[in-house]
Amino acid sequence: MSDTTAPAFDFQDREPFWQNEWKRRSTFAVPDVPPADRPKYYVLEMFPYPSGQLHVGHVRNYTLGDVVARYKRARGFAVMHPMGWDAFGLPAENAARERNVHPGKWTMDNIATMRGTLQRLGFSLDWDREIATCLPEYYGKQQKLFTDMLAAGLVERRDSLVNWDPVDETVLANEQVVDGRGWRSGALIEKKKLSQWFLKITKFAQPLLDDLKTLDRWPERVRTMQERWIGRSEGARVRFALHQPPAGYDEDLDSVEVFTTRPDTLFGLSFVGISAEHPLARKVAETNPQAAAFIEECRRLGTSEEVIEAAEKRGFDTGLRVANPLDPEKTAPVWIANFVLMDYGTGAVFGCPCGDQRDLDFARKYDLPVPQVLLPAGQDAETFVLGKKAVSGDATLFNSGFLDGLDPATARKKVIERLEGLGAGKGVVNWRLRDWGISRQRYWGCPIPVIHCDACGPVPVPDELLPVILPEDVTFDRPGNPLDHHPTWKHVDCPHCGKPAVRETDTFDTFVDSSWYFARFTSPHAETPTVPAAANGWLPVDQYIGGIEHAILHLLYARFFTRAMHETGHLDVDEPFAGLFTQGMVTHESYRDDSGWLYPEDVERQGDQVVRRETGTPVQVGRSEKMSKSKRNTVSPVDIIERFGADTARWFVLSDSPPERDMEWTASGVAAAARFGQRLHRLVSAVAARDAADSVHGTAGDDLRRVTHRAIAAVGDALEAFTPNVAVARLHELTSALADAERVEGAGIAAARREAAQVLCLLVAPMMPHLAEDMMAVLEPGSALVVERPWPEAEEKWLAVQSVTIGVQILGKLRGTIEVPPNAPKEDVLAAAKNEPNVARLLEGKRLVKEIHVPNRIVNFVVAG
RNA sequence: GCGAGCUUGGCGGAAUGGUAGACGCACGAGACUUAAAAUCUCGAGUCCGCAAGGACGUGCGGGUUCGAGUCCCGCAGCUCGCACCA
Repeated sequence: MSDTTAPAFDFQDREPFWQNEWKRRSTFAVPDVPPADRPKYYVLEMFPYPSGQLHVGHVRNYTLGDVVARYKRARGFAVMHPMGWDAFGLPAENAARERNVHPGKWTMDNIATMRGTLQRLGFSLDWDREIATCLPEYYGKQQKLFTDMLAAGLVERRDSLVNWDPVDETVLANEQVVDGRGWRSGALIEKKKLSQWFLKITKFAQPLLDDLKTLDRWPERVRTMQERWIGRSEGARVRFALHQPPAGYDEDLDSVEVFTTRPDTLFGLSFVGISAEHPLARKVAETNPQAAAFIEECRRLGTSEEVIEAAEKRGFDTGLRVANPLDPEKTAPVWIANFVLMDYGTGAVFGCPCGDQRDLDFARKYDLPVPQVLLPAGQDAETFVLGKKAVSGDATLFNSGFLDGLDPATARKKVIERLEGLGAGKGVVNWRLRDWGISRQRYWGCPIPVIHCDACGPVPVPDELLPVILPEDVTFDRPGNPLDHHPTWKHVDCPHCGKPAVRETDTFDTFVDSSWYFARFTSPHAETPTVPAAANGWLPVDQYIGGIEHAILHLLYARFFTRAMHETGHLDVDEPFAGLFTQGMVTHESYRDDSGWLYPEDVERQGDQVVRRETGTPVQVGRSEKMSKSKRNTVSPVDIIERFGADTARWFVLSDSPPERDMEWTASGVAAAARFGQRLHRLVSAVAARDAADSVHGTAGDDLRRVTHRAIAAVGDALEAFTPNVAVARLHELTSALADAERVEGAGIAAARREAAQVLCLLVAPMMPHLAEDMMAVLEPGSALVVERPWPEAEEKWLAVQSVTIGVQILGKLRGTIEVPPNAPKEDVLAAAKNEPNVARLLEGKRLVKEIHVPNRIVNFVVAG
């Protein structure tokens, strides 16, 4: 760019300048305990994994948070707005294996790079609170939380079948298995028996469910997803004794326990279905090769997507029979069924075809009896025949002995009473939620602070020996856990008896790290995990912002952890996040030609066509979709900042789309944002140069003052409503009004222009903070920084309008508009409306039935004839 | 299958039950310029009309209302989540 077209705002120079000013003044620092003189506001964005580069999704996320933080700050809140790094995890180990770089170095280098980008974006963060979960100052405190939870009975060690990811060579939580595959590796998951640590999240199942109702500033769908994930269902456990059990079927194997939500239909028993992994199924397989083959087949197909897709119900008759506990004369067969899950309920179901579609399909397929026990409302017991559809909706019990004539809800209670009396079952609440297995056979994570002693068993590492530091000298030359291979690290003396013992070499699931960081931010340097006065003062987070992908796992774990920390005395709140906002993705068009996918910077628009920059050859444009490396439809924030500046990037991501929706990244949108910033700076600079600072108000400025004060109100409303796109639109309007006012002359216009310019500085500041400071410095040299000024107040006087334009409708159709003074008397407005030429013309010869007048809004004439 | 959400110009989107399409992008015309860029001004839902004006118009079909993008009922399409949950 030549000198003659030099930009009004030189972001290369000025943005770092203002960032330095804020830093020099510690503008964004807040004390550990919130100050008493102001209300507190805690804004938090989900902290990033240090993958190497910030991506535009981060820019959107953190810009949204920064707008909230800066706005609330200007509104007089003490704003906590911290940033940190979710720094443990697999990619660092993969980098170590692939590139021979230590995970710690790789991670810290990435953090340095990404921190630089965040700082270059000018976010109002308290950098003194920065934490990285991979540093002992953080994970050591996490170890303390763990040993406290262990002491409080919130942790358990269990042998359990775990989801084993054969590629990553680690255990995964149920939540991390997606369609039978590892969420990260995509490998088919195997079942393996290991001794594992579990956090007893199920202990809090009821409060975690109940308190969802209190989270009224969370998106409905997130609450629904959590509710379903927790999965409370009321029913009964019923024990079916084997009818004439064969020899060897004793102790636990002489009966089958099922879970059912429909004990009322027990007289409709057709079969008992057990999982292929059920102990009884294994027992049968010992002597029955066909059963063994069927089980093997189920296991092979068990979790793959195709099976769920096809959903074919298949079974194998074991030849065993069970007696109905309510009527021991009646027996039913036991089938191994591929649709019965071992890890839900008891791994066994009782089949009642009459009341359950799946059971009906199964019974029909294998020609099992279909006892009819549910009579749909309006049907006659004599004539009712069950077709292909199981009974649903209103019904009463029949053919069910003592339950005949009852509705299902009443019958359930009666059956449970009877079963409990017989000792054959009891009413229970069953949860879908499992305890949280947190052991991972990984190096780059927080060591689990336990020592295993042959004599004493697992011994928690005592406080004075914490933190257990991750050794640095490890090798990645073979699969499995490097901690396990380390020559010396794991060999220690038992803290109890002093005999040689070994350390636990498993590390925590990284979701543990992110389950309490919001609390640590309130006292990031404390010797204890939290300082209760700080944590209780700042928590809950008032506004949490992040992607929807964490709707279940992270948010549920964090809610659990907060309760567990409450129980162990580290804080006394239960819900960590009072307000949750899930922002949409950033998308981009994709481009390809014969050579493959092309990066956005390799193509350019020529008229209606998109062509390859180097060759001018046409390029196919794909729909806008989530940015991905494979489609090369990515944009680098660093690149954007270098070319257009931080404020342009910030303004653009806020401009068009409402934040909860996906937004499309476009080059023209970025250019427009850059243009607006320059235009605004030019306008304000022109005001500073032309209009004297001591100008006085006068009537020539009234119109502009009205626009200015309405903008103050509208931008405030938009930011309160979390719709920065609307705030942006209002700011465009005020800017255009100021531009129009350049042509106005007369007493007072200068003062009005100065006021508008000043207000523009204050109102754009949450979005474009550097530009705002720079404009203010030009407009009012030597005065307070924008960031130290309060949000402007709209004056009522200027919100009132001089005249209002009222639409005049006839039968609800707009026929004209009239200008009247605000709050004009009804008679005057109606008279003016009737005088409007077009309205008068259309009213002629019509009979007026009704006149509707909504003050300052609309007039509607209802006519006939 | 269950659940949540979405559907408004060429595009992103705005709109406490009250003048649909604010604001921006793209587009067109003009000004400035030797020219281009930048900047500025103006225009624009569709159709009919020179115009005044009119008809139609927020996925589709109904309803409530003086008045519906907005509320209610039904349907379709798309997106996301869960999914053999007993």
